[in-house]
Amino acid sequence: MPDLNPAQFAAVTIIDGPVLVIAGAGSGKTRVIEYRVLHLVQNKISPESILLLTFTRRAAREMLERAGRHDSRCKNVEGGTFHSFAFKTLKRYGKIIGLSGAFTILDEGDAEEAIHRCCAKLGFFEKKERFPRKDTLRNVISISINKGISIGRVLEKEFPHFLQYTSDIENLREEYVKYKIDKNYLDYDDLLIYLRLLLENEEVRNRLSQKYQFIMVDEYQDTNKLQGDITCLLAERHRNVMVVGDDAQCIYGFRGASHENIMEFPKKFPECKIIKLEENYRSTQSILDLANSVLENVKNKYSKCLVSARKKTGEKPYLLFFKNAHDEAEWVASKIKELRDEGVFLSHQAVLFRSAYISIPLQAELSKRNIPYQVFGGLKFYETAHVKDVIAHLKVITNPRDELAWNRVLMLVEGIGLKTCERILEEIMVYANSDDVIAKVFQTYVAKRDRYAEGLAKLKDALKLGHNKDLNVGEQFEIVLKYYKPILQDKFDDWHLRLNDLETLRQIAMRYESLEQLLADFAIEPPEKGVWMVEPSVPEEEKPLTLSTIHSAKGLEWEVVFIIGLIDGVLPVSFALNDDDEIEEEHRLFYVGITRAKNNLFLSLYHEGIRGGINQFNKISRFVDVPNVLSKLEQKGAPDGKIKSVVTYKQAEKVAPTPIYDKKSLLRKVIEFFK
DNA sequence: CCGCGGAGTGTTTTT
DNA sequence: CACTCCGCGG
Repeated sequence: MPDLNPAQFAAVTIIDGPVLVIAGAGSGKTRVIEYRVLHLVQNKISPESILLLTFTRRAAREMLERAGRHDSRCKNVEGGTFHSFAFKTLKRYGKIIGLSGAFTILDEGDAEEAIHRCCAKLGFFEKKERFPRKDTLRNVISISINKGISIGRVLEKEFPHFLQYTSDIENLREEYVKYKIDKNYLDYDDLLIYLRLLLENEEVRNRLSQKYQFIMVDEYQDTNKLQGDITCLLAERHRNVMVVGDDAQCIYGFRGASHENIMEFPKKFPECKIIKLEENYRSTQSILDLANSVLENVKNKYSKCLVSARKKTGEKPYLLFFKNAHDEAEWVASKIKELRDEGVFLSHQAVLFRSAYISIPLQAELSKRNIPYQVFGGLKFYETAHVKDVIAHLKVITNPRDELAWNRVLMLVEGIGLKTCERILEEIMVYANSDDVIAKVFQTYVAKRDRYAEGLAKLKDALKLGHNKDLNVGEQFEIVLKYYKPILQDKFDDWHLRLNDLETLRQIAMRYESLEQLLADFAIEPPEKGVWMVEPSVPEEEKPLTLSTIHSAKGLEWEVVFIIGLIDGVLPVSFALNDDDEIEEEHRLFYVGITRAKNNLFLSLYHEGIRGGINQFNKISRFVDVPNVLSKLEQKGAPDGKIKSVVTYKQAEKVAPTPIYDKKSLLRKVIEFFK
C-alpha cells in the first residue's frame, strides 16, 4: 500500500457496508478508488463482482487503466458509465421487461428525427401558430425525465413562451415512447429508465446484486435522480456501496444532476460511514488560495477549505489581458512552446475553456507552429452529417428494420424526397431481412425506371456487396465509402476535409470484429476526435497538448493549465445570467477549472469581441473581477493598468429589495392566478 | 413531388 | 453566422 493519509487509508480499507466519501478537488480521490479496487481484489474478492460506475467515458477509462497497472486482475473489474452499464445489462436482461435484445441506440440527432416523425403523426405541424422545433422538444422531454419533473415545470423554467403547448408535448412524449418501443429504439434517457425499471423486478435485482457484490460510484455529485435510484437499487441488498463526490464540483445541473444524491445518501443508508478528504495533493498553495477565494464567492457555502499538502507555495497565478482573441492565442501558444523548451512536456500542459468555439483561434495558432494537440469536448465528430450518413448505411446493412437509418440513406439518393422515401420505407418494413429487401423492394423500384431508378440501383449494388458475410468490417466500410463518396462531394463544399474524417473512421472500423460491435460502441462510447491517433506506446514527451472544455477536464490534472476566454458572457455563459442557480453552476465550473492545475495557472481574456456582427468590449468575468480573487492574481497587460468597464451584460442588482416571494411561492401565485 | 433559395432563428456543457 | 424551415419554380 502506498503513502496514504488516515482518511484515505480508511476509505481504501473499508470492505463492507455503505461509505460516503466527500473528496475535495485534488484530494486523491482517484487514488482512493484505484487502491480500494486493488485492496478488494487482494482480499480475495473476485474482480468480476466489483462494479465501478462513473459519469464520463474518460473517467471510466482512466480509473480502470490505473488500477490495472498494479494488479492485472483489476482489469476484470466491471466498469464504465451508467449508460454503458445500462446498455450491457439491458442487452442481457432486457427481455424480462419486454425489450428485444436487438435494440438500436438513438443519439441526439436520431432522437430528434424520431420526435419529428411523432410530431408529424400527431399533426402538430398543421397548426397555425409556430410549434417548438424538434431539438427544443427533445430537450424539454429529456429535462423532464432527467430532473424528474413535469413537462409543465420544464416549460415554466426554461421555455415559458411555449407553455401553451404543455399538453401537446405531454402527448408527444407518450407517442415518442410508443414509437421507440415499437421500433426497438432506445435513446440515452431510455437506457437509464429501463435499467431502473428492470431493477425494480425483485428477481433481476437479486441476480444483479449477487453478481455485483461491491458497487463504487465516482463523481456522485453529478449523477441525476435516475442514476441515484439505480445505485440504491443495486446496493439495496448487500449494501456494499461506496460513492465518492464533491458538492463543490457539481457542474452537470443542466443534465439533471444535483448534489441532492449526496445529501440523500446517508438517509438511504443510515449505517453509512462518512469520510472526508480535505488535504490537497495536487496544487501549490498559491493556486489553492485562489480556488478557495473563488469558492468563498459562491453564494451557497461549501465547507471545503483546501490546504496544500505540498511544501511549495508556488508562483502566483497570472491574469492576462489581451486586445483580441488572436493576441491571446499567440501568447498562449508561445508560452506553451517556451515551457516545453524548459522541460514541461506538452502532455503535462492543458488549455481549458468554457465553450469549444473559444479554442478555434488557438487551434489555428498551434497548427501554424506545429504544436500537436488533441481536443476534448465540443463539436462531436461522430455527430457530423457525413459521419452519420456513413453510419446510417452500416446500420442498414446490419439491421434492415432500422427505419431511421433507412430514412437517412434513402433521402440521400438523387430524386428521392420526403414522399417517395415514405413509400419505399413502408415497403421495406414489410420484410425482415436484407436479402428480401434487396430482392423484392429494390428490384421493383429499379425496374420502374423512375427518375430515382439510377440512384437506387447504385445503392442496391452497394448494399448487396456490403451484405456479403465473408467480408470483414474494413471491407464492408470501404464498399459503403465508395458508394457514398460521390454523394459527399455533391453535398459538401468542404468534402475533402470530411473525407479525411471518414478515412479515420475506416481505420477505427477495421479494428472491429463485427459491424454490430462497431455500431454499439459508436452509440455508447463514441471515439473522440484526435484521441485514437495517440497510441499508448508513444513516449510521454511526444504526446500532444490537451485542449478541453472544463466539463471534459473534470477529474484530470496537469502541471500547467491555461484558462482562456474569461469573459463575462463566456464564463459565466450569457444564457445562465438570468438564473441564480445556473450562475452558481458556472461559478463552480470556474472552480473546477482552477483546481486542475498543479504548478502553474494562467487566466486570460481578450477585450475585442464580435458577437452577431456587432463589435463590443468584452468585460472581465464577474467571477474574476472580485477583490478577494484579484488579490490572488498577478495581473499583466491590462490596458492603462485598468480595465475600462463597458457594460456588456447587466450585472445582477447589488442591493436587491427584500423579496416578497421566492421563486417557488411566485410560481404558486401565478398558477393560482391562472386557476 | 423534388430541390433550391430566401427568410428567420438562436447561439453551451455530455451520455 | 450556421442551421432549419418554408414557399415557390421546375
